[in-house]
Formats: sequence, C-alpha cells, structure tokens
Amino acid sequence: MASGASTAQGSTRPVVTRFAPSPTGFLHIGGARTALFNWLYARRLGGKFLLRIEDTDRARSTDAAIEAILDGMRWLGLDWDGHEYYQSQFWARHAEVAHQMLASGHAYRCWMSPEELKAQRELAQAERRPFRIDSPWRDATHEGEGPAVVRIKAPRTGETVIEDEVQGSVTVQNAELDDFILLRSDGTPTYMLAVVVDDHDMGVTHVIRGDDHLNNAFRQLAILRAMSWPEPTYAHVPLIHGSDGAKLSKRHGATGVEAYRDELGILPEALFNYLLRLGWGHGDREEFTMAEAAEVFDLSGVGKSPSRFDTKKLLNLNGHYIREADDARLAALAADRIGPAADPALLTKAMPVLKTRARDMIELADGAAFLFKQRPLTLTDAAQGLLTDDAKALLGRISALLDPIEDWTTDALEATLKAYAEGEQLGLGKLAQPLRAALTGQTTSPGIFDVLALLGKEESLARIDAQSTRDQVPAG
RNA sequence: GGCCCCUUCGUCUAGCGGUUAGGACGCGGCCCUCUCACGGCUGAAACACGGGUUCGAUUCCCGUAGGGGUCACCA
Repeated sequence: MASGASTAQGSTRPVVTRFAPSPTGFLHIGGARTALFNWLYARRLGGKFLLRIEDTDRARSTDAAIEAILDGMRWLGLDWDGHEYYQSQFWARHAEVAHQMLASGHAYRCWMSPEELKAQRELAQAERRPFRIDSPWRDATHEGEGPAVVRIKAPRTGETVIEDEVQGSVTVQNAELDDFILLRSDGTPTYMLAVVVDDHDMGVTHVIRGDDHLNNAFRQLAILRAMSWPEPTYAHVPLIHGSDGAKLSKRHGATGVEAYRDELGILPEALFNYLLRLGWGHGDREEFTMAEAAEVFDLSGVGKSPSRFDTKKLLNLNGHYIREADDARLAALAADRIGPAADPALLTKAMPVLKTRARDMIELADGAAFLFKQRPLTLTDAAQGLLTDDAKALLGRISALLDPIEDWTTDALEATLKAYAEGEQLGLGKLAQPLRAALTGQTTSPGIFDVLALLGKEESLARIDAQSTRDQVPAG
C-alpha cells in the first residue's frame, strides 16, 4: 500500500487537536472527556486546541445547544485557541472539494432513487449477504435525470490499515467499505466529507475522538487519499458506559455537564479529575490538577476497553475537592442555592465545619440551612423526639447557664458546657442532642459548640428558650 | 447478522515473563467522637475459559465464551 497505514507525522509539525461536537444536545459526559483529552494533548505538546461546531445538520442544530456546549467547556476550564469554527460556514469549500474529486475520477454522481436503494438492501437481506451500495452510476458514461448525490468511488480491493494511538493497528478490507455520499442531492455536504475537509483546512494533526468513529476513519482516509492530503494521527478513545455497561445516553440520568453542576452540585475540578481518570491511568496516582495533568498526559496511558461511569466515585472525589476548596468561593456557591436569606459572610465563617460534611453542593447548602432559619424553627420528627419533658427542662437550665456568658466562643462554650455536664453526671450527648434539636431543628449538624458560636448568643438563647420549659409553670 | 474492537477485585485502574497481583471508590470491622461527617487503622474482594510458546505465563500467540462499537441523502 502506497502511503500505507503509517500516519507518520513530521515531528516538526506543531500539534493541532480539535473538539468537534454537533450542537444537537448538551455537552455530554463522553463529549466532555473527548474534549478534555484533546485539550490535554495539545497543552502537553504546546500545540493548539481548536473547537469546531458541526452544525451540518441544520434541522437538528440549535443555538441553545451551542451555548450549552460552550458554557460547559468554559466551566470545565477547557479553553480553546482562537474563535470557534462553524462547519456550516464552509459548505462552499466542501462542495469545491467534492467537485475536485469528481473531476479527478475519485467520485461520481449517482441518480439512484430511494426505491432502488431499498430494493438492493432488501435483496441483500433476503440472500443473507451483507449489504453494500452497488450503484450503476459508478462507471456510467451518461448523465441521469434530476438532482443527484455525489458518491465517493471507494477502493474495492486491498485493505486499509490505521495505526491508531489507542487502538493499535486496525485493518479493514476495502471491500467492506461502500461508496458513501459526499454531497447530498440538495448540494449540502455530509458529515463524512465536511469533517475531513475541515480537519485538513484547519491543520489538525491529531484526531482524538470516541471509539464510535473508528469505522468512519477508514472512510475518511479514502477521501484524504483521493485528495493526496496528509493523514492525521488517529486516537480512538473507548466510550464511557453507564452502570449497565451500555453506551452512555440520556436514560442514564444527568444529560450534560451543566446538570452535574446544577442538579448534582459537582465542582468542575472534581468532574475534571474524574473524567481524566476514567479510561486513563498514570501509575497509582489518583489526583491531578489541570496543570499537573497537562504535564503528564499521554495517549499511551489511555486504556482500550470502555469504562463505566460511577457516580459514587465522582461524589467521593467531589467531597474531597469541596474540603480543599476556598471557603469564600464555597460560601458564594452555597448562598446561590440557599437563597436571599443566606449571608455569605456567615457562610464563609461556618464553612470549615460545614464542608467536611458534604459531598456535593446540595448537601453543603442543606447543611448550612440551619444558620438562616426563622424562628420558630420547624423540627424534624427525629428532632422533636429528642425533646422529652426532661430534655426541655434541661434546656431551661442550659439557657440559664449560658445567659451570663460574655465570651461567646467555641472554646468558652465548650468549657462551660462540659464542666456543667460533668457536674451533673451527664454524658455530653445527653446535653448536646436536645441542644442540637433546639438550635438546628435536626439531629445532625456540625459540633454543637460550633453551632452555638456561629448562631451567636442572642439567636442561640432565643432558639433554646423557644423549646425549653424554663419560663413555663409546671403543670399542677 | 457482516465488519471492527475489548476482557485484572462490584467499579476506575497499576502491571508491560518470575510480584505475598498494588492503589482508589464502594462494602465490613476498629479507633476518634456531642450527632453526622472528616480523619486514621484494618478486612473481604480480580487476572473470563481452553489450548499453545517458554524453565516459567496476568503478561506473548491461537481459539471459545462474554461484552461493546458500527453498518443513513445523522453526526
């Protein structure tokens, strides 16, 4: 084979990668990882990472989808070089290439009707042999009637080999390939043509994309060779599967990365790290910042088998990053979820004791909610259950005990309450739990002394008194 | 079904002829402890199967089984 399987690149050619999503939905998890790998590869080699919106299918492309994709990428920190490209802007160029192929005998016009195609397909099925387009126009010398599609005149003998950076050497018999369509009957280009022309024109050197495109690569190579264009290096990354082992799709829950952000409360650095490690390994190392990943990422570390998406692990990672995140940043994020009642300053102050208790921003916001509750608090059933008559009486005594305290700090409160518990021969739990119920309306919260300190003296005593029997006359 | 690809704990992975098969998530236990978490320690848990090659296979080759992808005037 002439140019052969080898996709040898001049090592001096600067690396150019690209992410080419079709704007028919959101930025899916799989797409995000593909973008991530392309981004990483370009950054690692000091190359360029381009973004091209594949809006060839006008009917299914929407502006909202484009915005969602750009938004998702920005959120993940995947910045692209230059402006984004829109495939639909290059239609004239695509058609030009198709006509060049027509002129050079690498393509032909085909007037086959849908009925003829259908008949061929059914015949093949009836004879139980694989279906492959066999157009009578491939070698025709006359013109047909009406609008025609332009088909590639694909090689029918020999084989094509791709040296894939991830999949290794992959061979396909050319007889397996069909004369696919380059230009539709309305003159618009198909994806197969457009992607090759655009990648070439944009100078793309490395095509890193989902495994589902591996078969397409052979067809695209046919165009490349017909045009005598340089062949890019291919890297087909295994797909991400849902927990059931099938290709990830809408039915697996969250659809786009923005859903992970908005509905699951995931931090971008957590999703970044999770996606990075899904299908790629670097020894035993689990944690990478974007900068670190951009230094060590390599295609050889990408596995060949599909991996399953595991929300539990994502959540665990997210919790880890929440604990590492800046308090003011988390406070702002939590405040957005809590609403107008939230006080960012107080949240920031509370964050150190809040963030060890949350794996996502929803849990974080929930955990902080007690700070901003209005009196009288609504107690959960479990909290209400803690407030027995004895407990209420105890709360009354605690209120009296705390009332004179001027130094309303965690340490001072702890010293006072522990001394009291000891004096009363009470376990700290006997005292802390009713207090927690009165102060937060819940049975779980940060440490009780922190809760008191955070709430402040006035609010704390008011909440305690609301649940105590201090001022009530005992019955009888 | 044709073609292509894949196969190490439940999951993500390390391993690139000789290891007590390592790490992480999840799960169990213990410690810490005012609740819930965090944290620390610890336990159970894998080389799909069958043939080769080799002194020796998780590792190399070939089958089998299982899984995935793809077969449009979609991208």
